[in-house]
Amino acid sequence: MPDLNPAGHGHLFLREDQMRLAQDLMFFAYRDFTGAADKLLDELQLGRAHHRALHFIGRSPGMTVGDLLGILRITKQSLARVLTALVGQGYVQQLPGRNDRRQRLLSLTDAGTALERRLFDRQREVLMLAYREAGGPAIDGFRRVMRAVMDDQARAYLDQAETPRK
Amino acid sequence: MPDLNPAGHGHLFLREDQMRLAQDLMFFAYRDFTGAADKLLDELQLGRAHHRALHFIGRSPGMTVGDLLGILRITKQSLARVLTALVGQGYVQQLPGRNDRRQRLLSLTDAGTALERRLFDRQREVLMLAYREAGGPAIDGFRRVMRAVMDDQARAYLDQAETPRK
DNA sequence: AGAACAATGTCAACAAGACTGTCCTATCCC
DNA sequence: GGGATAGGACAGTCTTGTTGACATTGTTCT
Repeated sequence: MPDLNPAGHGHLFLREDQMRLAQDLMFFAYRDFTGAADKLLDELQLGRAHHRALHFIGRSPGMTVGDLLGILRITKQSLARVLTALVGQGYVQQLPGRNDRRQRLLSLTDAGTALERRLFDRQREVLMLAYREAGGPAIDGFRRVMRAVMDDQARAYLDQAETPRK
Repeated sequence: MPDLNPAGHGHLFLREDQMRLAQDLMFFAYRDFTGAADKLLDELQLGRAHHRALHFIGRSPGMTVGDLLGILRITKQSLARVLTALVGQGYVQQLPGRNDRRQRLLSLTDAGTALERRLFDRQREVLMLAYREAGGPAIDGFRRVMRAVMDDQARAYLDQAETPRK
């Protein structure tokens, strides 16, 4: 364990140092976690944007394009490019909404489900080792902090996504 | 202990669900944490790449260009664009190495230090609230998991960066 | 029925930030 | 002297984000 108060500057120094450490952690952990799927994505000529779309569509099948835009916080055009590719390659399907037929409800095809699983497995491998190494109690802390960093809208999404489909 | 059937039921399902939740957490927390500095960056016509460079140079003054490349894991050319801008705008200075004069040792100017602090303060605000909300014990768990997700090289960097300057 | 609004798609153009590959200079080390 | 290393520079490409304008279809309100 590093010396927590090396210069004797009191708790303000400690806090600042902790905050800078957290910046490092965010950068490296995000880089290596997302990077776990990159090799496979490259082989398939897909990018991280495609992976993100696959992930969230798989997580909430039947979501609308507008829902996905709200989650990803990108523009319609950015999403359109990605979605067009995924639909064209048979990973995602669009069905007209039952109540509102303007909507195109998004879901994964069988091929899409299979692909998402392969990508997921790469990341799961990394995470499973990390969880094992960090220990059970750490996982809860990890979740609490990560959740607290997110904005309200993202938290609301999590609350809804974690609940079994209605 | 490899998973026998990832789509099966019982506790394996719970684990899978936890893993998918972690994907969500990574995405949203990273988005909102890094996003905290975006408004200021936009005003200054800088991007996240500039912020990352400022952060790591500030963290290890006197580092070489090669060190920074190894941390960011981008190409020399990608870094050159960012570094040229930062040097040109007076945020970063390059000094020839004492031992090896081929090296250009990077450090922040006073203006660079001030800018980095302003950016840091935005993120610190977010993180401080999150830490307060998540509670003290959670912070340790957060750090453990994040660290365990990173690759060995990143961990080695952290170990060295956390130690008081040599 | 008709107007207004909403969900989505599309076109064109642009920018940031990554990439590749090649070549160059200065310096260090044997 | 010669090879390896640190760094810079040029030229072109790709992905993924951006803006703004406009089209289509469907819903809702009066």
